[in-house]
Amino acid sequence: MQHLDRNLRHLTGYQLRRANSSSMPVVNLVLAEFGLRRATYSSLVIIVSNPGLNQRQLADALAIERPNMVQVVDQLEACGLVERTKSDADRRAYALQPTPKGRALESESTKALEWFEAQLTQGLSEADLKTLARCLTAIERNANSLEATDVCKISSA
Amino acid sequence: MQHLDRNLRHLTGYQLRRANSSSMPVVNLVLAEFGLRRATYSSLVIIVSNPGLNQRQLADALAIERPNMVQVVDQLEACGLVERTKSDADRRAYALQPTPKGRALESESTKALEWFEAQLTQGLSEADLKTLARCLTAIERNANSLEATDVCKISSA
DNA sequence: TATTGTTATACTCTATAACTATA
DNA sequence: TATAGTTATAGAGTATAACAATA
Repeated sequence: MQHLDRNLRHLTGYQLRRANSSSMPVVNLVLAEFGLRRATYSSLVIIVSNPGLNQRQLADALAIERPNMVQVVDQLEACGLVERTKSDADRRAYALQPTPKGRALESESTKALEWFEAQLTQGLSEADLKTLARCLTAIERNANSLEATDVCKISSA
Repeated sequence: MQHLDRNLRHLTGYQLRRANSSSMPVVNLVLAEFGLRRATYSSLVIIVSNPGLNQRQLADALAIERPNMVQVVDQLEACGLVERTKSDADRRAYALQPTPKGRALESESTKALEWFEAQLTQGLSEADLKTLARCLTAIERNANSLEATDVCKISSA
């Protein structure tokens, strides 16, 4: 009775869930050393790479809903990592700017995360990782276009 | 400003989250046609493949906490797909048995899911999918062993 | 009229402590 | 004492509706 889930293991969706659920808590442990979680880390990276963007652009880039992005930016601001500056062009929007502290923490946490990623992908070759990235990107794209075309109707056809 | 997240895209953990978040809701749509969700579907598959196992074995096989498995089996039982029969060997435990209706639904929903998986992995070769499965399995295994060894201490060393 | 940021809210998934009945 | 199933609960993560200020 070693492999009770053998009839599920061939399903890509199941493989994805298992890999994601296993790695997620460990990623959070690494980021917690910097006072970050996944959403705040990825937001910080994007703000550092694209200073001046607004919250909607940030939310869209990360596929996070706008209401949920509010508290993410709140937290980054409370930690002194990011500033909301009023945009001149559009006074409804905030231009998000990283602070020096935010830039420094982004650099440090990225180093730690890249070290961790090397552990996570131990035993896999560069070619494997390239294929993995291509597969995951394709799956994401396929899923998004399937969602748009109403799967219920398709699969019952 | 097309690729705001280009500095995140090389991270396997980020790729995993994006692929998983995109495919998850579509998988749920497919399963919802059969009155199932991911947890109930995967549980049903395992019960059909391993009739007579108990709830702890089922929970361990799917990496679901025992308290959360209770309502999953409750739902399967309420739908008439699975029966809790008292085990003779150990009267604390339930032996989980699929009903004929449960076996039939497992077969139908698996067919639909495999059709959907083919759409999800469109554009990928058999070799790609083999590599993908190997990578995701390795990541799951690496993450589980990292979790056991306390990452905080490792990464700050 | 449409959009940005926001509040409130709700639903799912996940995680832990503590109970009961058996072993 | 240890384990199977259960209850209650709490925390993430995620989703939608509706509002004020601005376009």
